[in-house]
Amino acid sequence: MFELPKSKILRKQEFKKIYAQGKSFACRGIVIYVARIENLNGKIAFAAGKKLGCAVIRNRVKRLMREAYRLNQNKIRQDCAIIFVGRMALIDSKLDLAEKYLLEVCKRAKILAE
RNA sequence: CAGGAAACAGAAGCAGUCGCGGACAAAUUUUUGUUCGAGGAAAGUCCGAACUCCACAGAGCAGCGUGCCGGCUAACGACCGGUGAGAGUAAUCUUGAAGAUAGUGUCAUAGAAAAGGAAACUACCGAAAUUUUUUUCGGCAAAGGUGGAAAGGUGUGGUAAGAGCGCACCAGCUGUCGGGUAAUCGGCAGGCUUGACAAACCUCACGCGGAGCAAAGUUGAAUAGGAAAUUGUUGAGGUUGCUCGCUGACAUUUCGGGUAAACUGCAAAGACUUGGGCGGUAACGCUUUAAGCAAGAUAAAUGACUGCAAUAAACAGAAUUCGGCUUAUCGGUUUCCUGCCGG
Repeated sequence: MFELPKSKILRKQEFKKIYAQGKSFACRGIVIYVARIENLNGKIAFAAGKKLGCAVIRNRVKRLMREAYRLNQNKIRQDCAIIFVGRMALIDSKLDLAEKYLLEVCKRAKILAE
């Protein structure tokens, strides 16, 4: 139950809708945009802006967030679409810290499963 | 032992658990298995090409690039060899190195004078005047002073004092002879001499059409766009900046849809890589003799954790593909040079 196939990742056109309609929540490591839109619920995406640094760093941040989501997805509700955006604090952190940030920000957004 | 330079190869592996992308196969409609899965710079986008479209690409002017000579290459501003210049005791290293006698221009401040051969502040020499002091006229450019640079340099003769004024050597220029494919080098002769800047304009030689894979093509829902023919306006837009030339907007008629997306381009294949043989000082070429090439996404795959001999590290992530250059950086190996100590 730890799989994360590609079909769950958002497409290019769908990003704008989430950014426009979603609500944002933040903590030290991660910002999330949450929206409830038909056909897109349950889908997720990971992003890292150019502020963070070069391509290697942005790749690493996205991989960290994806791994953290993959291991904890059963704790998160599947009836909404989420975009995870990495922040500076995530650059030097290991996996356990990334998981901590992810659960913290999800708790603030109240999308943790009961 | 310390420091410096150059070259070479590498940039992590194995096991377990979870996970991702492509291909193939099975099963069958969603799984299972096998296999492959970032770099030396993938980066910067600084050059050169392939490929695609625009007249398969045209003319003139403008503009841009290159700039010792020869070679090499698909091509190049890259690379190799040589020459000159510069640095160094040397090994060796560096080098944007055409033309200043085609012309125009610039050379601040200082200095008497900063560009055709001119000029004279102090000084030196001669003459005249004058009571010593000094003044005027003439000669000179050796010495001083200014400057990044003062109109060849050093020595000697010469002279009232001086001066290429004469001579010797050196540097440069012109001519000529010889070596070299050439840049250029060496010898001889001549008259004595011509500042620097072309990374100022410019001159000369050679080269350059433009846009780029978000190119371009195919299939294809709606709103609609496209193709062909004819006549006319003298004419939209495009083709590099301009002028030509080319193309043909719009109107009418006829045919009849082609935007979002998807697929192709796009990855097992070619200017390929390594080794052998042959040619060449080398860059490189020939040979087919041997071996090897298998990433291909589109919010974008190659990751996480644990363990194993070290703490696995630095710079850093493919996006149409090649040849170079530049920049970033980890730990090694080899060779050469320098310094110190010992023999």
